[in-house]
Amino acid sequence: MDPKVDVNDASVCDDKTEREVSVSNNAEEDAIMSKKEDHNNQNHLMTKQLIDNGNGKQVCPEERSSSQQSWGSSKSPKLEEEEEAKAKEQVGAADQLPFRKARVSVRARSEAPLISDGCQWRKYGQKMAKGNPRPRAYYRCTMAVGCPVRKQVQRCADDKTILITTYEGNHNHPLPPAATAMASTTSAAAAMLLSGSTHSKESLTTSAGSYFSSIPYASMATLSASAPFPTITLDLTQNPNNAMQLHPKYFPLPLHQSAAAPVGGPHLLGQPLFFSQKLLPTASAMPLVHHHHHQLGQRNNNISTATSMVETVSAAIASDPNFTAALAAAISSIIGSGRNSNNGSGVVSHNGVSIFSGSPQPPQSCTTFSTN
DNA sequence: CGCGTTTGACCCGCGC
DNA sequence: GCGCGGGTCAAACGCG
Repeated sequence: MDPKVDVNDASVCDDKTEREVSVSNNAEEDAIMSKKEDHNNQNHLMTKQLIDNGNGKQVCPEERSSSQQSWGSSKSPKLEEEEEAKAKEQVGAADQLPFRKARVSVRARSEAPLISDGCQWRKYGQKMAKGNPRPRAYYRCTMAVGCPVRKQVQRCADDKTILITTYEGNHNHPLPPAATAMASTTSAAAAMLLSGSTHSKESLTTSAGSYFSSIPYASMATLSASAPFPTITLDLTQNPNNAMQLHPKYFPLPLHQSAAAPVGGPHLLGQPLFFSQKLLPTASAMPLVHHHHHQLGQRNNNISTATSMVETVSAAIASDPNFTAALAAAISSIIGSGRNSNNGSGVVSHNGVSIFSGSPQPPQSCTTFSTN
């Protein structure tokens, strides 16, 4: 399999990469999970990796449940019910929420196919995608036993130099600084997407705004209506400079990584925490945005501003059936405004910490990525 | 010996 | 109802 080679090549990380982040929110993961559940039921006996592993592996049974939650969802087999319930507790109510999952895709232009976000990933599959000569690789986060986060790595069919990494799920464990940064970025995208597609825009939106402020590397955001789910794409491939910023080494954001995600916490959402505790206060920079123009700045930390931006987007969405386009435009504007989040002339609001608190549904997609 | 990766098969959803 | 495509699982293999 030649194709796989490409994906595998990813193991080699490229320091310089441009990235594009796209988020898609879909509530249909059920399907995916459903089959999995079936699988588990039938094969649970054989799942040496997940269950049997007591001896050698770190993976635990819970992993299954977790994954279901993030990626999939509500459907649960009888066997997993209990476990699932537990997992739910960990993951949060996200499953039950209208939008249970968000997908974040990061597009990086680099020869090195692998992106290391500071997290550890285990490859669990590879498949040839139709229309793309390059194979798609599937990875699962192994930093934590029950971490449901998964990612897909694939080369752009059109441009092989572009590596597309899609993250799904929330990390249920603390992430490294670098990872945190990315997580916030993707979270922002996810939140935004979610906010746009769901009712509780206010909270999410706000978050989204903040998030974006933390996405310095994003040069462009796009919402793709063509996709099965709404997809927001932040195209970084256009700005070589961004690549540098993206790299952990060059991260402009002073993220502290702390306990971004309380593993044992009640809510276990990594994103909100990262975002609120670190990004907002730290470096965020949210400039003022004109609702009318959909433009957002990234340099100011002001949440209000962020909100404005969000509002702009929301307004656009609400008023325009083609919210996708509007959103894309808004995001692009925002991102395009600036990539540096450091030094924002704006005032930082500590309140940002609870941005998500207000929202009934936490963002589910917490992802991190980085190209090496 | 253990861990991670590889590869084929299986399952499910969606579209025709 | 059938077929296509996508995604995950699971056993085996290879490497450290």
